[in-house]
Amino acid sequence: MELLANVVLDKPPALRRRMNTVDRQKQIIDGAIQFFARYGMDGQLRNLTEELGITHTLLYHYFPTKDALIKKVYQEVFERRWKTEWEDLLDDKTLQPEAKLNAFYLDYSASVLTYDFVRILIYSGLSAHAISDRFFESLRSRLIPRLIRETRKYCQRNTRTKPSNRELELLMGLHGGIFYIGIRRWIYGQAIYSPVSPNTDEAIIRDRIYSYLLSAQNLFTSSARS
Amino acid sequence: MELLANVVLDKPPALRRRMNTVDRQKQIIDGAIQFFARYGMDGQLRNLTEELGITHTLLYHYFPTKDALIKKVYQEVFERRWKTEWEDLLDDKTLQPEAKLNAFYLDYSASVLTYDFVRILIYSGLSAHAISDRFFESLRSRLIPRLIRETRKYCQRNTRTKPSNRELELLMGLHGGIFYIGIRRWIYGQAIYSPVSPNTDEAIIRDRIYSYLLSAQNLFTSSARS
DNA sequence: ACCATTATTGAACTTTTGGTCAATAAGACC
DNA sequence: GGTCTTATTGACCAAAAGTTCAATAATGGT
Repeated sequence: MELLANVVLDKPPALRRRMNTVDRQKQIIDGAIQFFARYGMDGQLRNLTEELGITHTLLYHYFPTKDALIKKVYQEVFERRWKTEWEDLLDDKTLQPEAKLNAFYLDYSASVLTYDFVRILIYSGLSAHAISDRFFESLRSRLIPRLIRETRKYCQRNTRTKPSNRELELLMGLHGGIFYIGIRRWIYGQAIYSPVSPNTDEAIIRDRIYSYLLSAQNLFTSSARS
Repeated sequence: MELLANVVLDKPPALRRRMNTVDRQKQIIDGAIQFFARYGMDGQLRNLTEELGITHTLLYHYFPTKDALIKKVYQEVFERRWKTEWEDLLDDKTLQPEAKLNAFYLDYSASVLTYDFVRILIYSGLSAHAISDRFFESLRSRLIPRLIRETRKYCQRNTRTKPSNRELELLMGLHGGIFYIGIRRWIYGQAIYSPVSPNTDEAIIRDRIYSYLLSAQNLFTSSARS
């Protein structure tokens, strides 16, 4: 009877018993990421462990407290997800600005516009800024300046002066518009109007970047308006 | 001693006792909106009522259950916040498309880019789409078509054919970029790079709309690229 | 085959938290 | 001032949820 139920239910048969420490820990962390991404950090340990096919007490064998587990989840999601290649890519001297921005945002989107990243970032923002702050700090200090620089190169402007608020805001318009794709998809649960295939955001992002550069050129070159 | 504590603490002296029904109810709802916006719907009633200076049991005199209170909060925040003037404004024949979009998004932002709206919308999206769906449905059926129509007028294109996904996505880029201002401010707790004064988003939004229309014109007119 | 290690569990504890209810007292009306 | 209504409260309840711990049983090494 129980065997039958196991077959009928969705989850894999759960060949539990005595997994080795590092595998079990990894399984717990992966499960916790998915779980907390879905239910928020208020999700109950008993539900998480049920999904994993273990007792909730086993969790305390691997993590001293719920907060420790949550901290680990944050670490895994935020710190491990940052790619240093992004900076290298934006510094690549063989690429034109538009191609560079395209390449960057395509890769960035693939990493960041995921279920667990978007939701955990938002959950953490809602509860305490301190956690996600380091991610944003990297964004602000390592990526934004390079994106502005490339934008200026595209517009054939001086790349050494300090970015104006107006330039920054135009960039944030692009950046936010792209991140909003993730919000629509993973928070609102809405469909994205993909012009090409249902699963690629590539064309959308290319259009946005083109649009961004066009505006930058128009707003920030000699004959700029008001 | 208790009197002294009352004076020293932050909250107002709380001249509680026997408020009339409708005032108390309003006070509770207003407090609940702020409270749930801050802590999410998992916030504890005892904390809410403490902020209000009443016992948590009194809440049950006004609302049969926590869910009933939450439902009321949603109603208040989502349904009451929708302005039918938005549609009228976008249909106004005396205004030019760019002026219309500016006027609309300026007013829309003032209503929507607020602490409680942004946070409660996001909280509700994270937990269950059904709640915020009605708001988005209004957006999709009443506002988006009008915004597309005005965009096309600006580009001097036929306004009667069905919007393409590409057009919709370009608009969502603008829309999302604007909403992202609220996310940065009320969820991430970040500053906005306002070009003019610290407190107005007006200039930012105007730039974005200008940028959007420029791109639309460039992408969707006779000599459009690829 | 046995043993030692330790992954895993069941039972129990404590705090939190939504919810109930009878008792109290503020204010309105006479 | 007395009385009636009902807003307000304190005590209590039950379920939920984080945490502890002693007991159990897989597994790897000998």
